[in-house]
Amino acid sequence: MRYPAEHKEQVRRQIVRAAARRFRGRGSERVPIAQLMRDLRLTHGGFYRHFTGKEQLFDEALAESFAQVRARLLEAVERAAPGHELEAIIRTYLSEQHCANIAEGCPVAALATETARHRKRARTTFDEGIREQVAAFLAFMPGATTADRERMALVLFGGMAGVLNLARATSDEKLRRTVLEGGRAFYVRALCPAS
Amino acid sequence: MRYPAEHKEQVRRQIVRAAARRFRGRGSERVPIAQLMRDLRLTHGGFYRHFTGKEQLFDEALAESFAQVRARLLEAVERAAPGHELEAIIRTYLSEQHCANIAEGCPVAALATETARHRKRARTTFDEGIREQVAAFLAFMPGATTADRERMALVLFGGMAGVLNLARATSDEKLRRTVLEGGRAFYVRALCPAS
DNA sequence: TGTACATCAGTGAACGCGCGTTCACTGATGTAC
DNA sequence: TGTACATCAGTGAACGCGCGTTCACTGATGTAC
Repeated sequence: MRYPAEHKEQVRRQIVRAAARRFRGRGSERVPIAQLMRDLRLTHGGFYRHFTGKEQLFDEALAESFAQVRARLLEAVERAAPGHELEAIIRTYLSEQHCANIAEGCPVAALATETARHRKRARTTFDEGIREQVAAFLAFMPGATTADRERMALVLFGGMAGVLNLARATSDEKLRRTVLEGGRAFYVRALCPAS
Repeated sequence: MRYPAEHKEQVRRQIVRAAARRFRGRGSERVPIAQLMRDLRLTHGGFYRHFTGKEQLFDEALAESFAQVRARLLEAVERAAPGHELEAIIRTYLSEQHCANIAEGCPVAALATETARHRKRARTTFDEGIREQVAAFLAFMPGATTADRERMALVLFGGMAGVLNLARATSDEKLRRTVLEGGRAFYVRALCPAS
């Protein structure tokens, strides 16, 4: 059947958004195309009208994930009291909420290992995502020069992603809370002079 | 055929060591049992004389990986000038060498995401690995109380693992170096008062 | 000392399942005339 | 305005492959007698 003009683009967006959630949540190798499509009330065959293959979907899901997290952190910045923007970024990123919701969380935490290992093509997408993230929050970073602030943003986002992964991997509730709290306290103290 | 007394234990150790390398290098889902065994001049059937399944092997490979990295970092501490132990730990962990050798590197960086997602059983092994790592390097951490030093160790190892993963995922050489150098500089400055 | 039997690490064919991708087909709508 | 044809998102059977696990079997060595 032929579909209305914008229909195809909408379906495509749905697939990317669903994939972005699932890939982060389970890892892309645990997300079969057929099931992804089935849950969107479609069949697997149609997938290839939208994408050349799973590789391409991973790419786009990765970019989508970066955009979502950036938007979420920018909201936190909006809500923050003036001068406390960086603290808001840290507390939002290392929140219990973010820790518990890997499927909607930062791709540096959820997808970096996979990207590094298998997804040759996605690595440039990853670069771009990181650069945009750094650019978006550069203004709130400490440092004398732009280069200093860029470096600080890279180390902060990389470091927080690692703390998050460590917290997620433990089975001990208390240890998990200690890691998150410790991370928040450390990064706030190290980077937020006023707080 | 029947084999000499210690033979079985030796083969088992070989399998665990090989798995520890490969699981970190490619992710456990990309390492078929049959190929692992073939490369050890064995066949896949024999695997089940040593392990109940892949899950158990993952467990033991994870523990082995923790032990290897701890040993490597303790060597770095041995070589360090007195008072510069923590700096040696940081510089070794965030070295180009470690970054380039994921297969022999830290499991917090290479296996935390997978452990968090799929390996329910391995999460307690992960806990134990982390606790041992914290205990082994507690003496070199800054902090007034033991709890403070423990928290610092957790945040440091989690953070460094994240920085390492970020560096590994980029395809841009320069960005990778910036991340590693930035990480070293940041953690040394934040934690090593004397340096 | 010699012989019959038990043991068990290792072998390799086979099973069952999951999954990415292909492809001939469908059928509602748009377009040409 | 009406009719024939083209388009193409979506369908679902089928293909091919990889892989974890099982199982009947092998055969060298240890053990019982």
